[in-house]
Order: sequence, then structure tokens, then C-alpha cells
Amino acid sequence: MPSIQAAPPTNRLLAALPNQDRSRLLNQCEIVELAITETIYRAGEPIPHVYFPTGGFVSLVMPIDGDNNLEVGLVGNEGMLGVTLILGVAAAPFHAIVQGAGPALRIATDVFLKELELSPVLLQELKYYLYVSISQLAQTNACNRFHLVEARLARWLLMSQDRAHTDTFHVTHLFLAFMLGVRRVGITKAATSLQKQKIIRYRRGDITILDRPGLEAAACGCYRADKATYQRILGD
Amino acid sequence: MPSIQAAPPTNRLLAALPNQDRSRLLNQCEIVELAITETIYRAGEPIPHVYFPTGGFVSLVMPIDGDNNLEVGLVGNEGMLGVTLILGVAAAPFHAIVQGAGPALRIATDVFLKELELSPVLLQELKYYLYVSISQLAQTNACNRFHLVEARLARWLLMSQDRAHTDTFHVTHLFLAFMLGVRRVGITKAATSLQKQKIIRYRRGDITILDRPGLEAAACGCYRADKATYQRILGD
DNA sequence: TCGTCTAAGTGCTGTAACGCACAGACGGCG
DNA sequence: CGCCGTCTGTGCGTTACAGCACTTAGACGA
Repeated sequence: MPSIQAAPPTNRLLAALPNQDRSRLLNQCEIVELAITETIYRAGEPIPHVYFPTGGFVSLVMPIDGDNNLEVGLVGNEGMLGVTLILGVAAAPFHAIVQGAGPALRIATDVFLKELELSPVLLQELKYYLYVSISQLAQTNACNRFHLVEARLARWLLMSQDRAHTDTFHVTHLFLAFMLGVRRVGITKAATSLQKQKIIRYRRGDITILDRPGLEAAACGCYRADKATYQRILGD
Repeated sequence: MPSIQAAPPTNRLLAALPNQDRSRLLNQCEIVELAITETIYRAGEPIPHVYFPTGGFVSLVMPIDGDNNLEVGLVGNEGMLGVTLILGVAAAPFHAIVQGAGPALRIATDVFLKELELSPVLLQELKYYLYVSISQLAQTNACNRFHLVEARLARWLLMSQDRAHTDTFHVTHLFLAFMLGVRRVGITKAATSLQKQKIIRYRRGDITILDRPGLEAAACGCYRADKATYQRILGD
């Protein structure tokens, strides 16, 4: 494992499979590099491939009223893109937009569906993952309603750090505003506050997390709640 | 208490099944009366029965921070309670609280799971329903973020009317505030505005819808979007 | 070296919604 | 009948965020 820094070269869903199922699935995969801002799925359109991110991570974005967007989920090496295929629907429910560059394993949809039939363990695991995703969707819903921008920003940074496996990543205030459904200035205010507390440092789109415990304290409980749900359903 | 004389005696999911599957399922069902404010599931706790409402309807409520709650879904005779069981998880993801009194068909969880294995058509239909529920969860998320209380109240009234199958139902401002995650006074303002436009009339908890087209105009596009999604995935 | 671009900071005003307090209004019940 | 609890209406100050405009600061290429 030629790991640079902390980035594990694996996807957690795949890692949990029995050896035989995993190697059969891996044989069908190709490694692709996710490019930042790349749109992988568009809401309502067919899903051509599923992805198991290993290094990159991807936002799930719900469009509304034509001109607004809201991030409703984040997928990294703990999850997969296209899990709703197990429900027998070809169309993606949301946009999927690459948020952090990095590798992913990719499989064509029809091949994936055949593999699902061959591996009950894989199917059950993905059902669990879908359940976790549903719970987190509802958690995010309530979070957006009740929590302040600063706490939500802190939560977003924690989730991104978990998926980026690095302390520094590139994301502008404008893009964060887009993701969290607030104005850019709202992000500027919240980020400035976090910076004054020496929790983060940023410079022209490069954000560095300086004080992870401080960030966890600044975030709302939703971050811990999400992790707990994942652990409860998918933990080993 | 609203009368349910207009309620069709059927559940749409069950109605769509082939005769043989439906009658086998119905044989295992018992008819129960859902009482208003009754809690059917608590988030995180096991699901003892699944329900197919025929006349009553039920709110799905996400608890957050211990003292707040947010409605994330509404289930009437177009859906079912406990659909996440098809993912192999015993625990309910949200609270389920009866919103409109009326009958429902009920089956014990273990019996239901056995029926699922016997009826692939039932399973596929519930997968579709779960997909629709996920889409609506995201829709509600974005709606809560971007739309004003009055539009969201209008949407809620439309959804409730669809599920109550009557123009009048009982719900106080306080309860609406609880459901929509706003203060009671916010509901009072929005409801007063709708009443001044002669779209609704209410009196001590009894709300009557006077002008359904007007209500649809006052609601945000999320109402239509939800219906379109249901129709696209589950329509005949 | 200079113009241009993009990211970020600042200041202003407007408004949706909150928190609270209190007043009327109706209905059930002793 | 009168009391009380529930439901609704209203007002006032506060907060969080929106919308808009403008400035500052690096980055970069001609």
C-alpha cells in the first residue's frame, strides 16, 4: 500500500465484502480519476456507471425552482454513488458533483446489477448503506432548518475532511455558499469567525483545518449523529 | 374530528398488486383505527407492524437536539409505514405520528417479511415507493430551506387534503408550527393571510379548504414536483 | 510593469422569522 | 352560570440572513 499521508486506497464498502465477492467485483471495475466540479449524474437522468470512491469525494445536490440548489449528501470512500439502483430505478434522484479530486472505482450499471444478483452480501451491505443515507438525508434536513451557518459550515468541513483524508482542500466561499444554500457573504462571516478562533486557516480557496477538536466543538451535533448512524448500521 | 366518509377504502400500493398477491396479503392483515396524535414508531426503535393506511394519515418526524422536531414526510393511502424494513433494518428511522384519524391495514413485521419473499411484485413496488420517499425527502429539504412559511403551509394543506380525502380536518396552529418547524405565530400569520384570500377558513383547529386551485397557486412548486415524482415512478 | 481576474472583506438596507408577552374568544365542565 | 383551558390574534424588540454594491488582495499572463 503506497499510501501518501493518510489516504487509504480502499473503499470501506468494498473492504467489508468477503474476499471472493470483492475480487470478483474488483475484476469488473476500472479505476477513474474524479475531476473537481465534474458532474457525474444529473437528477432524473439515467445512471450509466456506479462509483466506489477511494480518494475523491462527491456532493449530492438537489435542484429546486430551476435556479437554486442544495447539497443533501456527501459521498466519499465510506459510500458509493448510484446506490438507488438497488431499488430498480434507472434515474438518479439528485445531481452528483465532484467536490474533491481523487480516484474511484467504476462499474457499468448493467455489470453492477449482475454482480448484485451474484452477491447477496453486497446487496445487503448496500441496503444498509441506503438506510444510512436516508437517515442522513433527514438529519441534514433538520440541521438546515435549526442550526446556524457557522455550525453547519463546521459540520461540512468535518465531513469533507473525513472524505478527503487530508487537512487541506480547495474550496471557495462561493462554492460553499452554493452547497449550503446561503449567500457567499454568510460563508465569509462564518469562516472569518472560525479563523479568528484559530480553528481553520484559509487563503484564496485553500482551507486548512488547524484544530480538529475545536471544529467538532463548533459543529452542530449532526456530525456526531451521522457518524453514529453509520457505525450502528454498517459498523463491524 | 373529520369524517372519513369520502375516504376510498383502499390503499393505492395494495390496489396495484395482482389479485393473487393482494388477497394473500389482505388475509394476513387486520384493520385498525389510527387515533390522532398516536405515536406508531419511535426513531431508532424496532418496527413491530407495518401499516397500509386506507383512511388515516401519518407524519414522519425527525427529532433533533432533543427538543426540536421536524416533519420530513407524510404517509396516507398512497403509501405505507415501515417501508425501510425492505432494507433489512429493524429500527424505524423517524418517529411516526398519526395526523389524521382513520383506518389502516396492519401486518406484523415477521409476517410482512415472509410475504415479501413470496411476492416479487410487492417487493418491487415497495422499492419504487422507497425511491419516491427518498426523492420527496430531498425535495422537502430544499423546500424548507428556500420557501416561505405561507407557501409551505399551503403545500402542507394540499398534501393533507390529498391524504385525508376531505375538505375539512382538525389541526391547530400549534401543531402545524411543530410540524413545519416554525413558531406558532408564523403559522397564525400565514393562515390569516390565506384566510383573507378566501382560500381557507378555520376556527379553533378546524381547517376548511375553500379554494383548492387558489391553494395550489399559493403553494410552492414542491407540491407538484412531489406528485410528478410519484406518478413517474409508481404511476400506472 | 501593468491590466485583468478571481477570492475575499466590508458596509448598508431590507425582511423572514424568532422570543416573548398579553389580550380576546370560544368551549367544556363543575 | 362562571371558571378555566385551549385556540387564536397582535404588538414589539431582536436576530440571522438576503440582496446589492463596492473595495482590497493576491495570481497570472501579456
